Amino acid sequence: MTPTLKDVALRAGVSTSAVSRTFTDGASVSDKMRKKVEKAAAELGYSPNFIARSLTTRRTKLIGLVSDNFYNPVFLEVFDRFTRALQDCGLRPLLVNLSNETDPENSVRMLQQYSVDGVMVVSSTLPPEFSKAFRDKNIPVVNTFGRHATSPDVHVVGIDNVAAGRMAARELVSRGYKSIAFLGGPKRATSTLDRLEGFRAEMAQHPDIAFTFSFASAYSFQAGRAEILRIAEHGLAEAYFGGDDVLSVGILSGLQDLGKGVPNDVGLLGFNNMEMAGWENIALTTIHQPIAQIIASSVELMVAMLENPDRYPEARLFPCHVVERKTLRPIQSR
Amino acid sequence: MTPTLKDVALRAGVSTSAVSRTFTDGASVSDKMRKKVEKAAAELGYSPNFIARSLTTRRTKLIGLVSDNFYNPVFLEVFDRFTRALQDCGLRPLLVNLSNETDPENSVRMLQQYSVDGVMVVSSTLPPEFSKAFRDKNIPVVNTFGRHATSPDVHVVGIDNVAAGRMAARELVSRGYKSIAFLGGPKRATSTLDRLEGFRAEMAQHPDIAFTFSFASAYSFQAGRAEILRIAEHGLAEAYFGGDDVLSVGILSGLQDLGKGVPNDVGLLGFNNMEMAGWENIALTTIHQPIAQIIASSVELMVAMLENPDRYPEARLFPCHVVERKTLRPIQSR
DNA sequence: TAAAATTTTGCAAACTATTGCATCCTTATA
DNA sequence: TATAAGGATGCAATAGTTTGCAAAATTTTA
Repeated sequence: MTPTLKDVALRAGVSTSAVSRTFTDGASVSDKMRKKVEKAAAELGYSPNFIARSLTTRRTKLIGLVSDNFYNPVFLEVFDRFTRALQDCGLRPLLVNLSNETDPENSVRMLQQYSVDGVMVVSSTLPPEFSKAFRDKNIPVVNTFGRHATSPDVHVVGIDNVAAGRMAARELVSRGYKSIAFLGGPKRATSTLDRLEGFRAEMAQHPDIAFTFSFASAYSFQAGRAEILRIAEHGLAEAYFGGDDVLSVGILSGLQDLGKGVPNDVGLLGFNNMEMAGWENIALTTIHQPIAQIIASSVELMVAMLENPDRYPEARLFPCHVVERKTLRPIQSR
Repeated sequence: MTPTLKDVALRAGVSTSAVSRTFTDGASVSDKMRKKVEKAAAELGYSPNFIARSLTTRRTKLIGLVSDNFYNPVFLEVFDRFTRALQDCGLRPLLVNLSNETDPENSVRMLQQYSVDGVMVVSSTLPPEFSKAFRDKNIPVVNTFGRHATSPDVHVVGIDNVAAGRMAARELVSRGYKSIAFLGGPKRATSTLDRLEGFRAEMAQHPDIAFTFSFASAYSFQAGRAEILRIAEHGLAEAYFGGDDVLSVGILSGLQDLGKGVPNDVGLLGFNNMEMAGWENIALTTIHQPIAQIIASSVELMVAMLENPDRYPEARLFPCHVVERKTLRPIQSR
């Protein structure tokens, strides 16, 4: 049905090699030949079949985009940016939803069957074995939003969660709150654990300030809300660092139900700076994670790995910053 | 690097056809042969290369998932459900972001180059030419959330927007509001136009009730907020039907700034029933669009088209229903 | 047990492209 | 103008699989 190389060659009265060469850049073809071939191709509406091409070039330009998080609003931005950035490099995202998959084997096999050139593991909750499973099959992999380790086995790009935790604590301290709590995401998420570590380290510098912590059952509105309501039974802290923004909006909602004013009765600091955090009826003060930079860097790294698959693994970490809105009281000068 | 058919054949001491056949179901292979081949394959860690296979079978099992909407929270659910449903049928979504693409040609060519088996156009705002461009190249296409026409050229699954508009008007009327407004999405979106048509038709039945309408510049929080603030300068209606939920949350926020109580001063009805509409601090009364059913049906239809590409086009429309929360006052019995 | 029917197997030709090598054609150099 | 150098072209092999056809092996039937 759709025309092939051969059809074009026939119509132009040239060899198939000639046609192939006019469609692969850097190949040696005379102007006259190119004109002739392009004319025939245009008349037939031909364009080269990437799949067949990949058989000999061993490049499909397919990139597996695997994630287990399809319900956090920041992922809208994540998917948008990833797809565009990949498209701009002539790469195509093959989407893989890991939501109810615990074993890397299946995904690895599947992506191998499609001969993807590389895979981006986009998750802050997936265990590192996932990324390693790809690397072990010699598939280039970058773990975006992954956990930074002192000696990474696998390319990681994201933020330093320990530093982010420290930043959060410092921020709350600077506002003069005298009892401060960490209300993290699920305990199994390494991102939460790392942030807690940093948070705790910073709080250790301030023995005069009461410090407590707990975990919500998920990074979700309902989990945040439920947890703050539970905590309230035993007494609230003066300020909370919420595991992420949707969790924090849940906390906000719980606080509202409890009749607590924010930021005067209780302060709240979120994490991520998702779009809705900036909505006027939410106005969450939060720590911005530089998603645009992280994703741009992730695909740059992927492109570099396609050039040189044996690249020495690195961790690319981007700094966060707090964006001031209305859920934290002003900085107190002592 | 990765083992091929030939490697397995060699190790098992059989022909490549035999190996191929043990991996394609329905093919004729003796038990003994199958055992032998499976053993060799397992030892080498072989699994068939889909790309090479597709060359002869003319089936890639790749489905283009094209959308231009990466910033509406309902699309989280949409992507999650689509990827899972496709995966369950052994199909793979190739994601295409159309956000800054106006010409179908590029997308068609690109997806043709990857020999996708079909494409799902997932959008309520894309012009119908997009879907038709695929059909014209004989690529099976279903337009999810597309516009229903009396004689569709292309398979459409979604809702009847005219009926939804009528339902919205009826709902607001039933609450006894005496001046009612339609505050739609961007005027170029056919979904908005269709809903307006239904809304207006229903309002025509109630000449005693004041009816006005206007359009926000986008389906977004800021657009909704800006529009309601603009309208307020000339006086507010008693109740609004917002183009979609995020628009409606914007309206809600604007109303709040204006010091208007909802639902007592002003009523608000949303559309979509996105997850956050149910959050306690939003509690938006809204019209639920049966996304789960729409998507399940879309991929069922796609699977059917893969069997029979010449299937006569149909429109599959699902009914909506209103979900009661806190932005509309109770039904008034006259 | 022999012939017929059926199932299993392998050969070789696809599928759509790329590419190393050899040949042919140009152009530049002396 | 003859020769060298370089660029353009085509042939044929190759990538990893499937599949129609014929041959071989097995099972059924009489």
